[in-house]
Amino acid sequence: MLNQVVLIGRLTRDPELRYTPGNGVAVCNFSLAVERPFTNRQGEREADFINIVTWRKQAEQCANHLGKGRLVAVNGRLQMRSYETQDGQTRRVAEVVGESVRFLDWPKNSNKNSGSNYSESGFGNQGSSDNSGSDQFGFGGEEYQVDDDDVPF
Amino acid sequence: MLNQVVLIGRLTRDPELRYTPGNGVAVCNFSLAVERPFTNRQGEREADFINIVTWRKQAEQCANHLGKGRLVAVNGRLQMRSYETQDGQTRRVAEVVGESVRFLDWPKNSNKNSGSNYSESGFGNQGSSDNSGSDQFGFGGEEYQVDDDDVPF
Amino acid sequence: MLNQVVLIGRLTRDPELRYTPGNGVAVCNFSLAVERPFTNRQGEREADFINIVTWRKQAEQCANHLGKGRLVAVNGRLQMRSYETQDGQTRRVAEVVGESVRFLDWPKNSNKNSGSNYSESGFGNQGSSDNSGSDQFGFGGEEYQVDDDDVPF
Amino acid sequence: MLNQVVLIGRLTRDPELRYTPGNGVAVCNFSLAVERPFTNRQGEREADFINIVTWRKQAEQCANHLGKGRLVAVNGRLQMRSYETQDGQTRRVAEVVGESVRFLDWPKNSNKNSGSNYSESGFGNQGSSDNSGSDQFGFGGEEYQVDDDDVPF
DNA sequence: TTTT
DNA sequence: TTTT
Repeated sequence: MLNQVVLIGRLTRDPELRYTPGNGVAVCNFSLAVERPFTNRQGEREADFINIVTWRKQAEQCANHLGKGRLVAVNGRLQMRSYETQDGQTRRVAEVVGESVRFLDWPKNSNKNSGSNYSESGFGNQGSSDNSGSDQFGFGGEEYQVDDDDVPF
Repeated sequence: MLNQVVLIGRLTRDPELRYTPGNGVAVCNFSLAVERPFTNRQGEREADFINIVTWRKQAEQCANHLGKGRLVAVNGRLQMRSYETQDGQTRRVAEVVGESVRFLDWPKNSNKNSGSNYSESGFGNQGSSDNSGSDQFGFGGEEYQVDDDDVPF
Repeated sequence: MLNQVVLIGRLTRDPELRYTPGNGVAVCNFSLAVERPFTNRQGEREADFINIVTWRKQAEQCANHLGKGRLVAVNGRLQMRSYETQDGQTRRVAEVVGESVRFLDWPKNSNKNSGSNYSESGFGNQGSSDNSGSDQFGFGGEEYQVDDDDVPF
Repeated sequence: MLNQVVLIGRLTRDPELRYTPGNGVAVCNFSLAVERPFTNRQGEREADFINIVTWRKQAEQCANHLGKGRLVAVNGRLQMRSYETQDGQTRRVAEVVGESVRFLDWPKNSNKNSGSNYSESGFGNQGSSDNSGSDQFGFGGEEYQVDDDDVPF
């Protein structure tokens, strides 16, 4: 009935832009490293790596202007999406459908967001997708162990 | 850096209460059916099934007072948790760590939330966990197909 | 840049439905009692009384289906609106512009939400507005003018 | 029952740090300019000016590290606070009680957040408060009294 | 001025 | 696999 998510984090890689085969609707996927609000037992600050998907005009804006390391705020809803593995299994993956993505910093390298050479950024995106199969999204689940190390703060 | 989630939905089954092996910290898991804000191409309203985990006193309150079908509001943060499958693979599963869980309706069957016979409710929870291994949490991902049917509204 | 609010609370009175003078856009105002997550020094649970405004179709749905005491979830954005007092001062008042309003309970009195006799419910709302000048909004406001310029998007 | 706010915006002036008279609890007030997600009829992007209050350690961190123009994300709850005007009227003002405040940029002027000369930054804050009576909060407020009874939990 |  |  209500499903609201707000995240602030950094892109773990360049965004990927694709189009739906039928209607050619733009869809952009990226992963966000969102730091946890506490440190673990070793005093390290961990992060959650959360998949974001945006659609249409916003998808293209993200693909054109964002890159690995950029800081963004995303608000949207949390969704579980099903898909088939190569061997025919059904898997479910969590992702945040980004209704809005705000850019919170600007790249040091100023050839981004210049409005002129997006193709370069586009190349970067496609290049990066060579070694970034969706399998690295890495959500899955068989066994579920309750552990003291999972206790927060 | 910021990670805020608010969900309203109904429990898809009775909550499961466990304790961490070391410190005996209470942890409660349940799954929430959260209806999407639109209908699909067949005019049906789909839902996302989202795993919730709560800790300590709140875990026990949920286990004692909630049951399948109950309506709750959860606010917390979205987390990706890793675990090992039986064959040694690492899987990651999304879950919302519930900082607060508000009860938004009361069961028709008034023997819940009576403050007297929680043990009965406790039995129900334990009984339900017999045939509900954690493997049913089951979100995972290898392949990622872009599809027109995934385009929202 | 980002402005997200989620509230759950009860209507402190029946909603008020009006229309903008120029374009006749429906606008519905009500006030929500939102309990604080803690008790005060006297052990009492206080509430914040927060003004909500919704527009268009949602405004009419709220006016038709809601009444004093009803439990709702509102998500929207926090806005400061200016208005003139009778003696010409400018005042600013906070309100939440409700993008969505979910109904979380149903009235005991089942003649609401029956889908058949909304006109009756409508009468009730209008009747209640007779003695409910906007001054009762309790934020030091005097007159609450509905204006076409306030209609969002 | 539930009251969650997330804002991203820029400080409209330096934060003000004070201490409650009884227990000496630190409290920091500032105002955030939060841009609206649309432009008005004249094509201008307006902003809402929203009062933020934080307590204890976070209050001091804000006072030490933040200044006018800085970009922050605030999450907290929306609260209506009463106060007395000089002529004895009761006024109510909206403010967001910031549970967490994340700093989203760093000042160009690098003598902030250096960890060494916070006293200078402190002077700046006090100096700025000379000409920043609370009346500029723009909600018709006259005097803003810090009170021990307002300290949360 | 306020809801359950 | 799923809630109303």
